[in-house]
Amino acid sequence: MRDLGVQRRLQQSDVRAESIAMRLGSLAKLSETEIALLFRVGRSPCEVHQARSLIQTPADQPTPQRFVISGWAARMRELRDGRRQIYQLILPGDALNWLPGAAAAEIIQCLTMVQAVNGMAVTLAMRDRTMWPGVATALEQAAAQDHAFLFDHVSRLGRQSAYERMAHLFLELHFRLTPVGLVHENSIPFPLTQEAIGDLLGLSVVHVNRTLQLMRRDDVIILRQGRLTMLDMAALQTASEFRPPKTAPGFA
Amino acid sequence: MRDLGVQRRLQQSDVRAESIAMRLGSLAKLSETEIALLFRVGRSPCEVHQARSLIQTPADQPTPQRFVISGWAARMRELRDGRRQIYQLILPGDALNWLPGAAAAEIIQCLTMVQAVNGMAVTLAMRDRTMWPGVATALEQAAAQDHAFLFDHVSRLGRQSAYERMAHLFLELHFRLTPVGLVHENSIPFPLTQEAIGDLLGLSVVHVNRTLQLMRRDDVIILRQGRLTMLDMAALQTASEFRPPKTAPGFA
DNA sequence: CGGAACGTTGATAGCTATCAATCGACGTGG
DNA sequence: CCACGTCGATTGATAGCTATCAACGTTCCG
Repeated sequence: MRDLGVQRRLQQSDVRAESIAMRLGSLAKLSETEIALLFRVGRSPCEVHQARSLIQTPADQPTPQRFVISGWAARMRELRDGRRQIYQLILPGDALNWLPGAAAAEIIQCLTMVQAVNGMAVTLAMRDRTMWPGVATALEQAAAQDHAFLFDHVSRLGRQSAYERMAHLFLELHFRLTPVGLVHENSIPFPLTQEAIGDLLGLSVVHVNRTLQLMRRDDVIILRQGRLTMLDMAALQTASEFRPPKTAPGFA
Repeated sequence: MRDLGVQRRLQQSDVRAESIAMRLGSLAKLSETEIALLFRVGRSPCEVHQARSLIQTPADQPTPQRFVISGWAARMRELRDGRRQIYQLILPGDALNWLPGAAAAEIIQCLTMVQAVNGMAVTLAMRDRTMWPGVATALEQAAAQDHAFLFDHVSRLGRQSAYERMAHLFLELHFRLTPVGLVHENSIPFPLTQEAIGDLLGLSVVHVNRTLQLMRRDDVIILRQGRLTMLDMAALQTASEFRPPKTAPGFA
């Protein structure tokens, strides 16, 4: 039955193959040729990582560029005493291993089963601006957006309350999952455990639980069975001051 | 007398001109030609920003690349109710306006008088790897390091106590000021007000004050007259788990 | 059926924020 | 020369948010 589940997923691979094209297409205008390239990449054989497994990046090798086409992963660091902090969520359509200067203590852990494809072709395309202008621009935009989300993350952790942080996170996820087609009626897949939310937002599991119940009681969200529905986007917005990063189409 | 002070600073401009070369030289091996280039840039006419002034970046223009040769600035965001969060400290030798994807709410404020030079020449050099291999590598390394410090910042804010955060910050500053020659006997210039420390570390001014006094009482630091001396680096290290980012010399 | 992972709840402690007031240093204007 | 305002640092009192500890419920799965 487990196998059957996996099989069903693999049958949907055409849908997931669109992730990269959809994500990058939301960041820059892509030509037909470019879209075709991204689809080809998206349909190429994918590596599968089990939930909870670590995605190792051998320190001294050139890290192969990859794109996630399904599943969630997290970049995190761990302190000696076991405290953990997630820096960044990696969602479908996102690149893996983009960041240079990764510190030794940093690891990537899969939060769900993750499927990723080799993105070498895309990386090469980025280098040839003339041939692939849209792809190059989109990848720059993606990097800029990652950076902006990291800034958001900092101010969330530094200056916002638990309730505000959580509202901010939910809106960020809504924003990021939209271009890859995973948002339906303000409802998104939500595979994060409460412990993962805590590691992301710098809170204890217990407090995450209580804050979630506050939001439920306020009729702001519904969270159950791995799905999060935002009932009151305005309230989330007001509480969190989330502002979508402006993608700069005319970026040089 | 104030004027005389400024004059004295300007006379030292040759020293400050070295900032860029020293910083980049610590990140990659530079040829004589490259060092000469960076010195030339460092001695070019500099723009001066007063303490507390904002460095505006007109949103819709290509932002001119600049390098700080003296003074401290901070990249920060502000919430509606006045809460502020500093993302990043900009120190001598650092680039200004590198980050794409800056959100609208983001501002750069000078914490001291800041002198910056136009870095267009350096930016251009980066694009020609063949001609300026060292400069190109160093700039990539610098970007990677900025990124790593941002990660540090996140885990500081998310998972560390006030004491730990502060120890971590001090070691980061020690590390970053070393290549530009501003560290003497574990003592560094320290122009941050306690309020700025709070905005950086996500703490209230009052608590910053009390934590500093704890560190003084522990004979870990001396902080007075704009200068911070670290008496017990081992204690700071143990408390903060700071680990210097590894610069990868063989980075492709 | 037992175990593991996850979620939930209550009680308690503790870290940090907030409010308010004081102090010293500095620069300004009378 | 002195009064005065501002800024930064400091201190005390108090409140409050969040962590920690412990226990229990639920679901899923071997």
